[in-house]
Amino acid sequence: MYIKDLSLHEEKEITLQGWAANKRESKGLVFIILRDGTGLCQCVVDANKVSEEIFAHAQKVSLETSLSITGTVVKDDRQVGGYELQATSVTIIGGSVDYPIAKKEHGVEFLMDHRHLWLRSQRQWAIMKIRNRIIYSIHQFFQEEGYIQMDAPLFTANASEGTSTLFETDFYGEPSYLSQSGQLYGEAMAMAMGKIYTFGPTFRAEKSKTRRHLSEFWMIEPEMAFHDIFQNMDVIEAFLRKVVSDVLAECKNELAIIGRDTALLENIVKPFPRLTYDEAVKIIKGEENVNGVNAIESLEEELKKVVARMEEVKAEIAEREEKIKVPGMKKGEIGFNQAKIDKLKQELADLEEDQRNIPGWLNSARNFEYGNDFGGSDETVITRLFDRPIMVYNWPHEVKAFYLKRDPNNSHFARGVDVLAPEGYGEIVGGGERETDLTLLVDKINEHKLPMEAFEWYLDLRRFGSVPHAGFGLGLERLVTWVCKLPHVRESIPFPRMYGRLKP
RNA sequence: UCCUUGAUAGCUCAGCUGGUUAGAGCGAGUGACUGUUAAUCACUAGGUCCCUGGUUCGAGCCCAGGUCAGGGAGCCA
Repeated sequence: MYIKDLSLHEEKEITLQGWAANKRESKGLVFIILRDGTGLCQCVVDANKVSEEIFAHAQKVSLETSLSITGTVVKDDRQVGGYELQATSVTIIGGSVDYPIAKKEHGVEFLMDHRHLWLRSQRQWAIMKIRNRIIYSIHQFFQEEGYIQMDAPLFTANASEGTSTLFETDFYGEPSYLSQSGQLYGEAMAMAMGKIYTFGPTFRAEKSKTRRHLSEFWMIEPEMAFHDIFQNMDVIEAFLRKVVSDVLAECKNELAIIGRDTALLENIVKPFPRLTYDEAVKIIKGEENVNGVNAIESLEEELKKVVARMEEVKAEIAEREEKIKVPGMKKGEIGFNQAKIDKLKQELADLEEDQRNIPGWLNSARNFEYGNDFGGSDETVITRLFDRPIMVYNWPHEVKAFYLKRDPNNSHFARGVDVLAPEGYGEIVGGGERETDLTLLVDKINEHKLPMEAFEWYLDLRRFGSVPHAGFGLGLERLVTWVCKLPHVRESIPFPRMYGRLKP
């Protein structure tokens, strides 16, 4: 019997099994908030209605004690799930002494050190449910569209794109690398099956310490034969629309728990703006406006807002600190103010962080050099102006991967496309149409100083029945992070692996 | 690798210009209270002030080096 099904058993006696998420006590009454992975339910143990022994068990329950509770399901609109259980019996399964995660705010380091327990908390539960829904919808979309799921190897012989640093490992005495992308293998599989997608872990050994990087993350990489870049963009758009719409429809409760304002997510039904690199650069540099808003000016305003808010927060902290000092205030009220002050100080620290960062971003946007790839801050600058994902395509070929097709209309450009999520989240998808011209491809491999013999099999794909084809890679965690509007990718995966974080 | 901020009780933090015995809230323990929603109230316990060295009559505070962590750049999904 699961908490999510309580509504089907009103006024009946049932048994729930789970963990105590919270407990409150008063004389003769114990309230246990039971958590079973499907929801929360308040269980009331009344001394007048159960034996002394059972009541004693209930009193002994501490945070995260596992237990089974039998009782009658009663409708009660005041409660979390709308129902509560009038207990007739309580059995402790496993005790829990000094559970480390208290019912209050904790710092990131502490929470990350206790990730194995942190996952039990409601917010993390909701995020993982949304992650699960996203994964489900991804498979559903591709399966319904006739894609075959195939997997690329994780051990690879070389740094395939030659760009980022990879994790080196030992493969029976030979050096090998953990895969940074299944892309090239995806192309081979698409030539066999038509349309395929891979879904697996990917590894990058960059020592990145930012809110958007992980060392190990999950990537979805579709590859389609007989698709050009524009059809590719159509697929990306339909795909993201389906996934986000499904989350909106199926995860209302979870989105509410994490406090996600879904207004901007609803815009997913509108067409995604498609900008060329040239257009995007003009917007970043402030030479062109978006709906009358200038990127540079809007960021300057943001900085002013940050400073103004800092003053407000400082004033409120000072005011509350004065209030606490005045004698005669009730203990509860002091505690309330203290908690508020703690929260405000955290906000102030975040604002100070913004105050330090924004000028650098402004500088980088103003002095953006045409021909360069976008940096993290440039993505932030441009996506702030849009209310839905945007697609930027036709990039200077020098800054993109060697396998991207040169634009037939202008050989300066490669037919790559990046999808940038709104609300400052930046790149969630990178893809494009693949080069089919054997000569150009060989030139590119030489230009990037990649070992030709490692790519012979890849070149075979052009030698034997080459066709136009395209695909993309979607970073699952970045998608989850944006959909949930998380402050950092590390909360989007059960056990994040990142620079300096290997345990738990 | 570089820039930047930080490390004080189990947790979140305060600690003035270097000055006596380092504080608060939460949590924990004990007690009171019959419907609580981070319950409330009273009491109790709880400290290697990150490490090493230096300056000083005196260092949580100043200086040097290190360790770890947060944020950012580069790189990327």
